[in-house]
Order: sequence, then C-alpha cells, then structure tokens
Amino acid sequence: MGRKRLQESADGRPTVHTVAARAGVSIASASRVLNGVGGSPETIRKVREAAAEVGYVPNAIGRSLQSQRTGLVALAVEDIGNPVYVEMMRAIESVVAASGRQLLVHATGGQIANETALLRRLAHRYVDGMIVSPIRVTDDHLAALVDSPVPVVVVGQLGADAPVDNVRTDSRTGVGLAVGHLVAAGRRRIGFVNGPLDTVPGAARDAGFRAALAAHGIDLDERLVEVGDFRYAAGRAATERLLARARPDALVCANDLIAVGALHALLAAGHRVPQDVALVGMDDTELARMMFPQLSSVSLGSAERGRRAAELLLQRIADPTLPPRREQVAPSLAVRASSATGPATGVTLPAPRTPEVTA
Amino acid sequence: MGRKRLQESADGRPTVHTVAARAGVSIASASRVLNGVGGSPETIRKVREAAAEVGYVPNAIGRSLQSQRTGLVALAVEDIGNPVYVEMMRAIESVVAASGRQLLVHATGGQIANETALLRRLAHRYVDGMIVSPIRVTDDHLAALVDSPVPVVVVGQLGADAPVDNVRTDSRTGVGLAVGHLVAAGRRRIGFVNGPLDTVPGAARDAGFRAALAAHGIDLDERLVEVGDFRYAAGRAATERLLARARPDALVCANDLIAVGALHALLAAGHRVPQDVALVGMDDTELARMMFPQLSSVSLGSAERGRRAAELLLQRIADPTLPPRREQVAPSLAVRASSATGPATGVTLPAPRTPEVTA
DNA sequence: CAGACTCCCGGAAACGTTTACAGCAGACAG
DNA sequence: CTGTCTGCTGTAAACGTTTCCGGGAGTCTG
Repeated sequence: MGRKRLQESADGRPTVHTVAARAGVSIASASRVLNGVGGSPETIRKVREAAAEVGYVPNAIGRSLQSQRTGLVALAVEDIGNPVYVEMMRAIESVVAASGRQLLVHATGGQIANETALLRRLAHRYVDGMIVSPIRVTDDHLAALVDSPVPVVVVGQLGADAPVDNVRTDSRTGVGLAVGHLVAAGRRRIGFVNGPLDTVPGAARDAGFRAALAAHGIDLDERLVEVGDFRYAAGRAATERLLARARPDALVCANDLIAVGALHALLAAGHRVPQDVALVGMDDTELARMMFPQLSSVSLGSAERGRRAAELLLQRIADPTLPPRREQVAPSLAVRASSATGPATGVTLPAPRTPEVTA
Repeated sequence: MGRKRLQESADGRPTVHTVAARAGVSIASASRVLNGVGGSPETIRKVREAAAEVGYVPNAIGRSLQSQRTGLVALAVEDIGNPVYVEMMRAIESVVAASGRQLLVHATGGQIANETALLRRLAHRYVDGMIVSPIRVTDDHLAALVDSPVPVVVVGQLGADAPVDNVRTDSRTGVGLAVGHLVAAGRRRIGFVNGPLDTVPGAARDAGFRAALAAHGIDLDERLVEVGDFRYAAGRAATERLLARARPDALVCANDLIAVGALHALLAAGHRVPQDVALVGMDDTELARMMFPQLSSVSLGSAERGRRAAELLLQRIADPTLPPRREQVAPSLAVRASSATGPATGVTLPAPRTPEVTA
C-alpha cells in the first residue's frame, strides 16, 4: 500500500479518518456529522456509532490549525499567591467563560525574562489572546507586547504612548486617600511600607505617598519609610526594621500582604492597632477582612479592572483593527477597624517585649 | 494565479513560506535554519535576515500538529484562592519548568461539570499532560480521567482500583494528629469545623475526627460539629453557628481558610485563643503563619504532593506505558501559638461583648 | 414530463509546520 | 580522471481537522 495515509494517529488514537472508514463515509461527511452540521439521518447514525465504538475524540490542535483559534485565553500575573490577582482572575474568568472560552493562568514570578518569554512563546498562537499584569516594564518587554502575534491587554501602568490596550488605576491618588484619612484622624507620624521602587506600582505609590504628605503640610521623616517586596514575609521584616528605628502612629502599606506583615510585626512588638498605630493596606482583598482587627484598605478596583480588561480583550479578538484603548478605574478607601479612630475596637496584648504597654 | 498557496497566513502574518520566498530558498531550508539544524553559512544568513525583516514568529499550533506535543502542562484545581493550591502550584511549577515546559493553571470552581468538561476539552491535545485535584469524584468523572487522551495525575483520594497515577495523603490520620495534640494538652470539648461532607476530603476528615475522638475515649457531642464549605467566609459563619449553641475548648478546622474564619469568629465573640479555645487548622499554609496568634496546622505535605505529582506526570509523558502508580505523603503537625498550652502567648481582648474577660 | 431547486456526498485544498527522501555539487582518495 | 563520500538543497508527504466545490440524486413546480 506504499505510503498511503494511515487511519490512526501516530499513537494509535482514532482520527476522523478512522471514524469515516468505519462508518463507510468520507472524512468530509464524518467531520460534518461530528460538528453537527448537515448529514442525512442514516449518515449521522453511522458516524455517531462509529465514533462511539472507537472512542473518537477530536484533536484540538488539528482543529485550531484549521480554524485559527483555540478558544483559550491566558492571564499572566506575577504572583498567584497575592489575593489581589485571585480576585482579578475571578472577574476575568467570569467574562471569559461567558464567551465560551477558557481561562488559563500563568505565574511569571516577576521575572522579566520569564514574562517576555511567555509572550514570545505561549502567545505564539496557543491562545487567542492574553491579559498581562507586569510589575516591571522594560523596553524589550514593551516591544514584545506591541508586536505580539495575539491580542494583549495590559493591566497596570504603561508608558503613556504605548499602543496597547490598557486598564489602569491611579494608585498615587489611592495612597493619597489613605494618607488623607489618617491625617483627618489626627495621625501625624505616618509611615509607609512599600514594595520595590524599581517596579511600576512601587514607584507610583512612593510618589503618591510623598505628594500626599506634602499636600497636608507634613514633613516626611525618611526613617518612617521602608521597602521590601510585595509579599507577606518582606512586609513583616520591613516593618520590624522600621519599628526598630522610628515610632509611627500610622502605617500605610503598599498592598494587603504587606499590611498583614505589618500587623503581625506591630502586634508582636506590643503595639495596639489601631490605638497606638493605625494601619491601612492597599488592594482591599479578602485578606483585609480576614484579619483581626479587620484592615482598612485602599481599593484599586482589581475585580473591576479584571472585568474591563477581559472585555477589552474579547472586543479586540473580535476586531483586531480597533485602535488601542485605555481605561481607568478610580480608587476608593474602605475604612475598617485597623484605622478606626475610637479605641474601643482595638486589640491589646498582655505585655510582651516592649516597655511602653498599657498596664 | 488560481488557488496557488499564498505566502502569508490568513491574518497577514508571515509564515515560513514568507521567509523562504524572501530569502530565496525552499521552505525546508528555511525551517531547518530557523530550528538551528543544518544549513550553509550563506543560507543561514539569508534566512535569518529575511526572518528578521518580516518579523517572523513561528506558529506554535502548526508546530504542535507536526510534533504531537505542545510543551504545556495544565493544573486544574478547585479554588485558586486557597493558599494550599498556591503552594502546590509552586512546587509543580518548579518541576515542570525544569523540564522545559510551561505550567498553566485552571480553576474549576469545584463544579464537576466544569472539571469534566475541562478534561474532555482542554486535554484534547492542547496540553501534554495534566494534574487534577478534584474534591468531588463521580463515576463519570473517573471515566473521563481514565480514558483521557493525555496523561493525567490525580492529587487526592481516588477509588482504590482506579488505574490512574495518584498522589495522596492520609487526612484521616492528619485529623488524628490534631486531636491527639489537643487531648494531650488537656482539651476535652473539641469541636470540628468541616467542609462539605459530599466532598472527598470533607468525608475523610469527618471520619478521621470521629475515629480520633473514639480512640481517646471521648464521646462526640454533635453540637460541636459544624459544616460549611472550604472557604473563609463559610468557616467563620459555621464557627459562629457552633459557638451560638456550644462551648468548645478547642476547635479543629478542615483547612486553614476555615481556621482563619474560626479565629475571627472566636476573637469577635470574645474568646481568647488559645487560653479559652485552642485552634488547629489543616494544610499548614503560609496563611497559618500570617495570623496572630500563629495557627497550629496539620501539614498534608501539599508542596511535596505537588512535586511528586509533577514527577509522575513527566515520567508518564516520557513513557505512557508505565503501570499506574500511587504515592502517599504522610501528614505531620506544626504546633504554634494558637494551640500552645501556656497562656503567655495568647491574645486578650479588652472587654467586648462577653463577660468572662480578664480585667 | 421537463426544468429548477434542494440536499447530501466525496474529493481535494487548506491551515503552518517538520522531516524523509532523493538529487546534486563539491571534495577527496585512489 | 573516476568513483565515493559528504553536506546541502528542494520536493513532497505528513500531522488532524474544516470547508470549498462540483456532481449526483431526489423533490417540487409549472
């Protein structure tokens, strides 16, 4: 039989050829029946039967090659352990699922190389589009975004003129909300525990903090500013360093994970929250409500940003010629016990290491 | 020109044909150069140049159709907001990445239909293999697992004779560790806040709890058992219901999210932890260490299970004929402040709603 | 009863890639 | 100078699917 086409795939699984041969019809008819378009009752019966007998299951790759779409959408975030991304993911998922597609998540670990590689590899047609939330953006990175072979939507700040769909918030203003709230509550020695300054959100929040203090006529004591990364352990360690050299009456944290670390450090050092030190986080994730006392937090609308990003992406997939769009979500402040003014809701410690504890 | 093959893909992006034509060589030579195998210096130069000029980027789908592999591995979990899955994912990711593949995560939301659909759709060749951690297993589900077209490894309990690679732990014994520890510390009115009983882990933990109490000769007071789901809010609500009708001196929780909910409920109700009520969670996630007081927790070796599952999967991808294997990871108990015996490490509340507070 | 119309079918092309195979030129040995 | 070997190249098949197109059979209309 020479090099005649075989009827099974390389690993022995049935293909549409197997089904067609078994049903005694052409592959065209088999394919039509399997896709539910056309076919006489008799043909339908024969093909269905044959497919069931051999346990046919279509090969998505073959189908995608033909149809030029996979029905998959990817979300690439830095740290999937950060609840803010979980909330964003849930919002994206619901939009994406409603369009009949599936969402896949990839954690980049904040490695630029990693993320660029993802764009350059995964995006090469395995997915119909992707949403990326980078915390560092380099020129190389940007280039990869711009000429990505599939539609990309970026969640987060991006160079002003980048021709890429973009959903952002204003975290500078967000930090301002926190500072304003604390100042109004009579706090003056306001500290700031931030993430790395070489990240986009880190830099924006630093600028926002300084601007907000200035706007309230408060001189910034640099000893009240500390930097770690955006995770819990670093937040706790950074707060411990800060407390070792300064005595804040309030702390703003660049996200909720850091705020939880700060809360832990404060309580372990014998400070009462909020009586001695008021605490405000950012992102307003479920984590903030899981703490005791519950944490005030600046909402950056992560779910909303995710939802909008997903919508932008679906629109662009439908029509790739759309001009780049940019949307903005306004921040808001959720005040909870950790920065409430009254002392009634606070937590006290018996009397651990530090001297200045109320008897 | 009739129906002659075009040199661009449908959406105008360059293909290997474009590059070949531009370089004045055959597509075979172009492909060889682009893959770094063979080619004369002159050919290499021309092809590289042409590829750069047109911005060629290979179509992964086309390549996969030919090579019968995608280099992608999927992880399907129920709730990506649960830190235990984050830890598992990290472990899997590192193994998978080391093999040069990429990990994609899919959240099923615990919907069986969802999960089965994932198996039946995504698994149809988009990925080289997948790791699934189902919390409910039906026959249909099992069938989908067994004749999945790609290798599958299951993390979690599975019917004893299911011919599927499987990494499990022994959560019954795990609950026993928690109960034993609490009994040794003198606790007797030990409560249990569990997830749904129609889930595999929920059922196993319930059985483990009852068996452990019996083993210590303690009669179970059914009012001390409450059920929600595996998330924070439900854990808190369930604990509130429990506290409204009973007075435990210790609580075992079916996972750390529930334990955090229980901690919140306990503190809000004015109970001291651990003095009044000792608390033990399960999964030993980072969340347990993020609490104040830090939570004792039964480690079910989630990272280890993830690591082993990934290794099993890679082995099976390499050799699909391997017999089904089953591995087990032993639980262990991490004792922290929330169940420490001494009162020194506990947290006290000023004097909220309940009367029995230390002045 | 002829013609138009509808419906179904099979052959073949197409999606973008890799690769087996054969041909060809050049280098080298005898 | 001839024969063999090496290394590169191009043609074409293959991966598994969908779909265009032409042909044939059957149905309805006039």
